[in-house]
Amino acid sequence: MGYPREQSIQQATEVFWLKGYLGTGMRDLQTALDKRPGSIYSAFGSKEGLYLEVLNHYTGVLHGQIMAVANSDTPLQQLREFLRFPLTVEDSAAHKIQCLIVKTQADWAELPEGVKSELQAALAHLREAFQAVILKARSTGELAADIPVERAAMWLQGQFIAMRTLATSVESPTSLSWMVDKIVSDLSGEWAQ
Amino acid sequence: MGYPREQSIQQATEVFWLKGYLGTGMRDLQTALDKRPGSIYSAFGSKEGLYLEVLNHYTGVLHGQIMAVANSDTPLQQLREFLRFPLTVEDSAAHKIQCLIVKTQADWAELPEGVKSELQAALAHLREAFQAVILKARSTGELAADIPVERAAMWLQGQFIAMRTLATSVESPTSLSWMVDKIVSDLSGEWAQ
DNA sequence: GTTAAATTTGAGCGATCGTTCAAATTAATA
DNA sequence: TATTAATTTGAACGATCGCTCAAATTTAAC
Repeated sequence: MGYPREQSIQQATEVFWLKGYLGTGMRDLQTALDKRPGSIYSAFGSKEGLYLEVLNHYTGVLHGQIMAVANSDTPLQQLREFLRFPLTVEDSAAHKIQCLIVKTQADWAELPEGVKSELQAALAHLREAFQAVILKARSTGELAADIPVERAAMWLQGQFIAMRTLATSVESPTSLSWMVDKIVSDLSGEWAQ
Repeated sequence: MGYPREQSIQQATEVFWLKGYLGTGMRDLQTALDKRPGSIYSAFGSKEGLYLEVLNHYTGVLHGQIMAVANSDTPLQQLREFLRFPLTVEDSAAHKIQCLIVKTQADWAELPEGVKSELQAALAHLREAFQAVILKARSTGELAADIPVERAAMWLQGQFIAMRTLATSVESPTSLSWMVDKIVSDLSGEWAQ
């Protein structure tokens, strides 16, 4: 293999995150990576192959961030900061507010089969990290012992998606800070049955 | 003007809902409407023009559904059914679970300017309907008098998005029924500050 | 310094994109 | 029924799509 893949993957992430899977053309990627088509194809095989590496890298970073929350001594406190972070990005990076996985998921019917299955796997992988957060918060006593772990993890993932989606459609994302507090508060709320 | 637009808009809605704005080609639409390109262009002007009519129609229907909830005597009760409905669609219509507006929003950077502004307007319009639900529930006493109306409306829209997004990535959407109960429960929960 | 292998280049392939418009068809008018 | 106006048709346009591959260049080995 030739040139450093890591840098290309980061540059490709920028493009896919901004334009989506369908909206990104090979020529966009050629420009962003400053590589000719043959180079990209020899390194990544196809647009799909490059995207899969981008998705994998992205998911790994996000998973790491959530696991850092889970491994903290005060997971609920750290969860607040984790949830608040995307609200503080500058306007020029507004496209980074929305989760890349959710964004790609929106093009579902038109995605290659390999991308579909990896998206599902990525969502499940991140849900495991959210579950680790719930478990840790339960063990530190920040959450009650009887919280339904799997439901809470899925719910938390839903709140993560909701916040990021709303934040992309609002003039000033910072004005959604109150939602972080509500999420953490509702986590200790009712979980009937 | 020529043939009935209403039917074409409904058929186009199906396609855009399944394939997204970028993923839908004029040839997909020609097939779905059983019309040749010239007919579609004479009736709707462009792909964007047709999509805008689809979006407008879709938003109107959804807005009507939410306002029906707001105008009910037991809005929170009706809200439950409204939120639960997308979880019950058969597999063949799975693409209808996700909100068409949110789905299109995901392609943001690549959308024509006219579509972008109409999407923003549609989200704001639906938020008004959610706000009407909050206000009515407050007036019937189902919600406390001190609930922050605008925040609750935005939050409710976020929960709507979260549920529909999660439901599209889960094997059995019905298994998310508990989330409806949690949403209604959290609506009466803490709204600090 | 020579040779061989690995990598990059970029013109260009066939397919598809949104769109156009002269010609054919249908509907309306007298 | 003849004439005109409104509508629909569908071949085709230029642009762009993901991708290929022979040739040029760079790197590695001796």
